[in-house]
Amino acid sequence: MARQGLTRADIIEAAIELIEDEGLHSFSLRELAGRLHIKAASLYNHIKSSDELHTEIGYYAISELKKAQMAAIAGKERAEAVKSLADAYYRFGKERPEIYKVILSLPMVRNEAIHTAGFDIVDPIMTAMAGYHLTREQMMHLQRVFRSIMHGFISQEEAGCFRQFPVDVEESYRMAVRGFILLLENSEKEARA
Amino acid sequence: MARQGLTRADIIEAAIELIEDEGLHSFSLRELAGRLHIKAASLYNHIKSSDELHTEIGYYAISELKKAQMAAIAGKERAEAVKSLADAYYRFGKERPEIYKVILSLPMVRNEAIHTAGFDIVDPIMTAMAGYHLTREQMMHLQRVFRSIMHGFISQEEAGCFRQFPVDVEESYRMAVRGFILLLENSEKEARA
DNA sequence: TATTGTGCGCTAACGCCGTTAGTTTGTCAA
DNA sequence: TTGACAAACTAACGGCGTTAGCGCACAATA
Repeated sequence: MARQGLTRADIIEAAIELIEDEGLHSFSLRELAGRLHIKAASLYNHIKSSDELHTEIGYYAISELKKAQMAAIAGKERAEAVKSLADAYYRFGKERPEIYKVILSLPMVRNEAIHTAGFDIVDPIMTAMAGYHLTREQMMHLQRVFRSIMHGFISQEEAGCFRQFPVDVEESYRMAVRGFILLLENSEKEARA
Repeated sequence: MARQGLTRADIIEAAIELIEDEGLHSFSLRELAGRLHIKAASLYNHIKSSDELHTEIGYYAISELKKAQMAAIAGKERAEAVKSLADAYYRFGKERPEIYKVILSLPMVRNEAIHTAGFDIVDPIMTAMAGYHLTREQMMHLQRVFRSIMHGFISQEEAGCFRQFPVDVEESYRMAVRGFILLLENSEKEARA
């Protein structure tokens, strides 16, 4: 095969494309290599392992999500900001489910670099809540609650766990967000007291 | 190898044990066979495929979770019932993380049998909410919200996503549950109106 | 322009994985 | 006692990630 001077960036890009096209579950180094018209073993000239590539794609996914979220909350405050943020999150999960799954499958535990990238996830939420009169500690707890609701909802819908009942999923989603905003308001009252 | 008359139930039981011991991620038919002192191919005398075994373990996991939940809400009402239910859910996720992961990894989409087993998950939640004056439709939405919060929280904690801040995870959990109860009370007011 | 060194892509192979086909063999019932 | 069934076996296939070692194309240098 004529040499084509592939770079590490080319490989990461192709991997993202492959995941978006075929799904994370059927991703393999051999398939990725096939798309690039090289053999699987040749990938190792650019990456250390499948895991490392996976982490790299994780960086990309997190930065994309953060970008969408920051754009969503720009110029907004309080409930409006939180709703927009949630919508951006929800839309990302629905529109790019495979990339979203990459974020979920990141092993936060061991990888310190990914761990700090986690702040990219936290950042927009903290910003959106800034308009509420909350203590810093309350915000730390509340961002966890927000992420739990969003992640839980998206992944259960994606897994098909919402099909028991024929009621509208978007309506359930709105209730979930409303619940979080109620909690924000309630926490604000507590902080004032 | 001397014949030992293994049954399908023996194999499922051993698989559950193996998953609880070694983790879902490192589960394999060859390892399972090893534990039973047979060859991997011999497993196929009892099961149709790895997927089918996986589904079978899923039934077990769901029934275990339901059992814990039903016990938790017995004789309780309203907020007390919901809190107990949440605690049982949370405890299950923390105490049996690998078995909990089996539930999460079930492909609800295709398998109709598992789909109906999903009602085992819904059932305790609906029961716990029975004391609130809600419409049936509200309850269908609210059980989705409850499951989203619980699943989201457990899986993010398990994945190590809550380590950015040094605040107590249990406290975050209590806030999440409080948020859901606020939503229940708020929905009740709406239903009365 | 000729030479040399770097690094990209190759082949071959290893040890895993799930799975199938075909075979032996123990056990229980007729 | 014999026959049938079922439980276990061996051997093999194609997939996976990964490693070692080779050769060739290209770029920089003399």
